[in-house]
Amino acid sequence: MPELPEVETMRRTIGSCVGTRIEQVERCACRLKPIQVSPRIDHLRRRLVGRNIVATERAGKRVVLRLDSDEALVIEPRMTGLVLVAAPPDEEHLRLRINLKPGFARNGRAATADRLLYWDRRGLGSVRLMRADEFAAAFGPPNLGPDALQISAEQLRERLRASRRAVKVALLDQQAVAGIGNLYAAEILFVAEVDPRKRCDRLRRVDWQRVHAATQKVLAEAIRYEGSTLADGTYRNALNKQGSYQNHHRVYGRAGEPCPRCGEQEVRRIVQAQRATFFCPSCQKR
DNA sequence: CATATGTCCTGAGAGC
DNA sequence: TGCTCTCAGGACATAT
Repeated sequence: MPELPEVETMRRTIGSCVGTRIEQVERCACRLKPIQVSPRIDHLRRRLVGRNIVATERAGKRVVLRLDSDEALVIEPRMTGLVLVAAPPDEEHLRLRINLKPGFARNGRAATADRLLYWDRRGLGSVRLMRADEFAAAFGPPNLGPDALQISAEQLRERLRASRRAVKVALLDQQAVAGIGNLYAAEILFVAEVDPRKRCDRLRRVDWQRVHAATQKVLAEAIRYEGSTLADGTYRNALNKQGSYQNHHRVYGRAGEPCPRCGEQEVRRIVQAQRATFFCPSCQKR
């Protein structure tokens, strides 16, 4: 489930690995089907060991570690992946261990992390080491749209206004706008008071402005609460600490409960493109 | 070209 | 209790 707020929180909480040197790279032996790692582990190790981590970034829903070799280690958690600098929730789902030598970052700050772990229960995620050209091709236009926190209202409208898809489905399109997933799409449209079933080409300019404003508001809130840890308890930040935005969800996972705005209608759950959508039929009429 | 559907994977929870 | 079935939704492959 990690979407923009969760991945951004992961990125921020691995700050203590910036300025460290990679000492050792190990694929963890576990009974589970191996996750995708590229290049293969021996090549990965050769290109990683001895490199310094110089910065952390986020590319949509991926955590990016910049190295002094000008390569980037790209970690994509998909549904259940975690990037950790602390002890993992359990050992059996640990997929990759990178041991670090602590040091100092360029800004003189202490780099205290002695490990960077990739943990993934379902194993849909991946870890990839990419050269600069590979990175640019994979995450530049047209493969990845502008980040949801950077995009302007007019840009968002331009990129989606001609689409015939339902606006909820279109907001999940990472080529259109990067970072929004199923949970936050529902929250955003509730705040914007826009019907998730409405086709993009039927929305007016003012509706796009509302969707854009709601996007900024919801994502900023969610980052402030360090993301959403749902009932299964999977999501944690890099220090293995739960998020708390789940306590502030307006509609996601709240089918049958009274709408937090009108208090009259119940929150409804429908399915769009094989994914659950939650909304209030009387508040979201735009 | 745009849009829709199927697939990957594991574990939790429902229902019998 | 223990089995089978369904569901969760990231990104990408394939189909329409």
